[in-house]
Amino acid sequence: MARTDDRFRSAYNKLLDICTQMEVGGQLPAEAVLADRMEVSRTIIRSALQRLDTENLIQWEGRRKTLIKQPEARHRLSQSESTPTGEELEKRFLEWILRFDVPAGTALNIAQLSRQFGVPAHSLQEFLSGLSRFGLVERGSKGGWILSGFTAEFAIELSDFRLVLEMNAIRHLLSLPQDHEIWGKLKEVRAEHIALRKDLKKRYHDFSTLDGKFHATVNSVVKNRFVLEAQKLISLIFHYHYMWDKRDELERNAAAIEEHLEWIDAMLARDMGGSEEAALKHLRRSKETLLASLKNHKLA
Amino acid sequence: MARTDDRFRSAYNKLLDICTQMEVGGQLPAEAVLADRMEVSRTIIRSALQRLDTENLIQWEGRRKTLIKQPEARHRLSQSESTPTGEELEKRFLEWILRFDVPAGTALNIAQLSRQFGVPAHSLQEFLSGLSRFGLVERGSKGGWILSGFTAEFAIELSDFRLVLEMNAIRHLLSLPQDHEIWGKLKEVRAEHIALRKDLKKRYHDFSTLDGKFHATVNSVVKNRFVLEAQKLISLIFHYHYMWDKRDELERNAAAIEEHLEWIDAMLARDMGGSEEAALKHLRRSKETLLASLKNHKLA
DNA sequence: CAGTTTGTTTTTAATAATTAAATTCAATGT
DNA sequence: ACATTGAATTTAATTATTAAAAACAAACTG
Repeated sequence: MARTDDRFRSAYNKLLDICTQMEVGGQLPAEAVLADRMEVSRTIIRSALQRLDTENLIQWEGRRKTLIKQPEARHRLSQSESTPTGEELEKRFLEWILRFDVPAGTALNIAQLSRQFGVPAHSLQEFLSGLSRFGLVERGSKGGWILSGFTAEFAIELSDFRLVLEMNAIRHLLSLPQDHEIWGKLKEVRAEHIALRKDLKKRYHDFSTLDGKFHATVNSVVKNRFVLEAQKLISLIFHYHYMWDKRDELERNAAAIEEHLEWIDAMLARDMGGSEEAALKHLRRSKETLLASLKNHKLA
Repeated sequence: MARTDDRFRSAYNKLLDICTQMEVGGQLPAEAVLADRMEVSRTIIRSALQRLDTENLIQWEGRRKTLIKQPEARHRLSQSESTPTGEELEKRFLEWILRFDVPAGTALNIAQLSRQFGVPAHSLQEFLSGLSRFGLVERGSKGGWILSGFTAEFAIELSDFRLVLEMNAIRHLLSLPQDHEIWGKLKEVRAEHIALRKDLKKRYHDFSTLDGKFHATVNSVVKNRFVLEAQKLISLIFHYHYMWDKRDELERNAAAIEEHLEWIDAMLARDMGGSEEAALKHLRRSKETLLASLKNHKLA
């Protein structure tokens, strides 16, 4: 019970490594030095030393920590595999919602989900609490969580929000000087589009990634934590939809490549009006596609 | 230990109320009916009935629940005061940061803060997790929370983000038809500005609220959960800064009123260029004021 | 006997207890 | 005098426990 001793185990094993690189009879460094080196507290070092002592690997008297014999493989402590990171959880959660088309209003069962995703219930709660800022989930009146999206409304508002952010990015981008790195990046992305277009019939699956890269490039000129955070959610959702909506994939991607190229060329020509127009055209179509895919999913 | 029985206590007291309105010898309604009426589960009703039975207030045999005698004041259970709501917590937390000028990089002590704010440590964690989406706090590498704003950088990015959102709101607003309610609202806010200007020397403190109202009105035309959520944070922070930065308050507010009026008039005249220009002017000055107030605070 | 109402069991979720780890401070040895 | 250790205190992650909800089955009533 109580918290895991993962930290202790990892430190103990590292300490074994240090012992292996020493001669029998040598002295281990001071507690504080060890603690500093492996980035844990002295408390943890002391417990590890104690254990080394009871295992008769070292003799510990005051500040003398003498190595008695080399540790063997059997002395190593097994480590529990690490829990998925926050980003990993985010991905899996969105995947679950989008792929299995969980309807809006579904009550989320913390215990069950935490088992399903293999994370402690606690961190799942924290995660949901974060998502509630984006209105994807809500707290129920008497405890519990309710999935309030992914509805058509959510998709519309997300797309509109994306439109606002990207239009802003364009205005920023076009005001940048000739020698800014963005122009080189844009030309690079343009080349990738053309390469993909040539070979589209074989590689049309690759467009999803390229689409993400293009939008990320455009938005990279806006250095703003709020925009960035929003962008992360947006690109995740659009990315997954590209991945799973298989209807007319080739045609859709071919059209999107043309739209991207038109947009890129307008930007490279420093044509503000043209860029905005091309962007608007692409983003509107993107929104329609997202909505259509939602409706299609619902009917299936 | 384990969860509180607040729910039970409140239900039991309500049940006493129901008993008081009955005659001795009368029958209480069915469990499910009671549960439904006071919006709790039947489980809780049954425990309450059991307690009424052992207190000899009712006689409970199967579906007969006969009132034996009227409950007295001493039968009521004391209730623990309710914990502050999420919004309350948000306000108090921001107030704490801004008012006491907590420096960026401060390690937040969950236990201490939860005592200070009088909320369970658990809900504080959830709250912080939500804020981390906005980059105001961050998880430390080995557990714990770190306050990563409120820095000048944060203020700049927040202001820039605000600029993007409000410019978008203006474009929306100006495309609305003549008979939309927004025009009436704008005229109303305009009148309030003029009234305040006339009496500014006495009432200049009231500007903070009016400023919030004006910006909320402009943004109300954008129906988008992401924008709304961001707006909530933005207005909170700007609101508190107006409240606490007392330097040149009268002059600042007088200038801001003029800027607002210029902006409002341009919008009422359906003048897109003028509106954008006026908005830009006001928002830029607002940003400078926020930054200056931060620097001033730092030196103090 | 059909539909309530109650009794019981199972599941879920909130909180307190528990323990690992970090931090702090005093004491000790070199 | 300084570095190092020993012990005590504080903090935070997780589990165990309990309240509440939900689901199910039996029993009663008209």
